[in-house]
Amino acid sequence: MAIKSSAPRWLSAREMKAWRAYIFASRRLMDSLESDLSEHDLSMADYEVLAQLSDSPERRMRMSELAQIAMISKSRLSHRMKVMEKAGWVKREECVEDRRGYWAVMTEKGWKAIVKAAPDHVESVRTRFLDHLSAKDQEELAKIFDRVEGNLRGQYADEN
Amino acid sequence: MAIKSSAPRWLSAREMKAWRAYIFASRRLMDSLESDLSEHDLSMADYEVLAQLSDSPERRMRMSELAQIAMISKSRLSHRMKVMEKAGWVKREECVEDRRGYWAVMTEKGWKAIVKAAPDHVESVRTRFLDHLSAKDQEELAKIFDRVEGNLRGQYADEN
DNA sequence: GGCATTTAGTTGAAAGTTGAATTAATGCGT
DNA sequence: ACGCATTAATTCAACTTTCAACTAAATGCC
Repeated sequence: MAIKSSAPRWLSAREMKAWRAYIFASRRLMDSLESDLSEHDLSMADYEVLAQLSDSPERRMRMSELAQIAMISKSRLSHRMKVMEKAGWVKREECVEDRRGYWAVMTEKGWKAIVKAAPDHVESVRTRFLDHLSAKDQEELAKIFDRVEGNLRGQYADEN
Repeated sequence: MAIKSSAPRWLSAREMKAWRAYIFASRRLMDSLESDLSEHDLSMADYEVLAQLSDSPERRMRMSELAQIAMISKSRLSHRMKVMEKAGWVKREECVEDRRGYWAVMTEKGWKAIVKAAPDHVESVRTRFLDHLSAKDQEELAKIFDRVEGNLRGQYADEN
């Protein structure tokens, strides 16, 4: 895909430090958030799915849109939905307007589950991450990662 | 584990912005790095394993140490080693000093594989991430994430 | 209307990951 | 030197994710 350029531009010490700090902290951070969330029998991905559903109108969303917004593949969402359906947190309803489609609908039980998990998760995000950032840090982080994501969005054609 | 505190401290707008920017950009970033690396038939985790091996003395490391430094479970490393061994990139050698143990040893072929992959991976880290950060951004990021990791290391007992 | 193409979503098999159980060797205390 | 707890590493079974193939409905086009 990319044309191989001649001499690789290796990372400077400064770049290396930034990259390694970011990647190692992030892996550890994600691991601990996952582990915290697992006490509610949720993965981060499942949480994201439920969270997105929970603040959609009617707590329902089309499968494809949900997959896209939760940044998981359609196939993965299908499989997870099957599991979460078994757990009674969501159900699927046929879509009248487009009969190929389905609505992913959050149940009352699912709502209760996320309402229960959310405060702990937020607390976890705090104690693991946010509480260690100053207000200025937070602003800089937001700026930096918004920029990074903007660029990625441009570079990386969304296929799903 | 944690004692449930009374009222959840929800995220302020600033905190929310930082958190969401970070998490969404990170997911996209990791996806694109993985996807770039996959052209060399490597995942980030496998790359990390090989990279760590490649700059150990003799290009060999004990399984447990390798697992720890690459931040994957021993079980997972065992499985990956089996696959990478089949690919001819590594082999395992019995350890004389401690006969419960094994050395993970990088082969010449493995060395060639990572030497080939590294420039592309570095380029990928650049174009996806580092090139969009100013020198100052890089320094701040390093500082922030070093701090975050330090705290995590303290909080989260390493079990593996 | 009729035919090709695209889109929504699911499925099944293969590959990857996890966590607990297992095997075997080491080390420590008395 | 004995027994017991610990450590190194693998294995098994359950679960999750991916990838490609599939079904069925919608759309576009002439």
